[in-house]
Amino acid sequence: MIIREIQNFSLSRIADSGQCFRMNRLDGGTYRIIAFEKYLEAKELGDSRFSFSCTEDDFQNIWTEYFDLSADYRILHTLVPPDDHFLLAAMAYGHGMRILNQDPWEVMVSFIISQRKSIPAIKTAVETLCTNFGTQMTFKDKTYFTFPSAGYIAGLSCSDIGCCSLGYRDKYVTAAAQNVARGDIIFKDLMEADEVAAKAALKTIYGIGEKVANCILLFGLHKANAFPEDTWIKRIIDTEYAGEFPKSLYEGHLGIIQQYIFYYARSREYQDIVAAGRLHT
DNA sequence: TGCCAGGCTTCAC
DNA sequence: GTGAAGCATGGC
Repeated sequence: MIIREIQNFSLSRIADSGQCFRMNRLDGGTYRIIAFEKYLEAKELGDSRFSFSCTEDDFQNIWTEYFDLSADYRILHTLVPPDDHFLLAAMAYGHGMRILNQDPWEVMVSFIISQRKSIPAIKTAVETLCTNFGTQMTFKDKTYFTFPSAGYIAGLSCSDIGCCSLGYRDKYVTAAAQNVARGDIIFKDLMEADEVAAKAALKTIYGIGEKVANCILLFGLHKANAFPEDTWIKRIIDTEYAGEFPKSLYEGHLGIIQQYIFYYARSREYQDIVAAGRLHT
């Protein structure tokens, strides 16, 4: 167990932000994160202090990068025009949001599964996949399952993974696994490639289109400028920005901007504003 | 019970 | 190249 003081960091907002599906709130306000075959419990203690159930080495080598703790998000506030009331409200509402640096294979499968599913349904499907095909591990007295490897999934058929509520996406998951297991897709190479080339490579996989490719770039491949446009983002661009979002203002930071918008757009707070007919613009 | 969900592929045209 | 149809299943 270690204690850290961290500014601009919110476990609850990250957990509820729809970018990761194996971070869950436990009783007592502790969050359980399973990633990179590790199990972590994290808790906000107040005054920007947090506890983490890991060693100093794991915090330095795994979780600092995972939570993107080296990045300074404050610069974003200097980029937003004072009359963009929607984005200013979204950034205030999402204070403490981070873009996680997750395992790209897990991100790939999770967001293939995500298409036309609700976030709770995605979580259920991902967890079922892990329980059935991951490796059972223990952390102290806790049992958990790792995310199954591409090599393992590649050896399964669509009917094998039919127990995971994937629906028509089962064939997409097996196709992706075979691509990665064969070495057609090498994540390390994609991290070093530019965003355009990496996205093009991802989109060659059956079942990965523009939106899922952008999610993989942003959450799995450290491409901070990727801008996934799902139904929520498109709706906001239509209603708050007259169909055109000023991306050029946020060059290099579009990923976190997108995440603030997504998180706020789905919130009760904003839904109430919409219901009352009081858009920000 | 019915509707909707962090979209994609396929097929007309 | 563009637009519409079809898709499996869980959660609310």
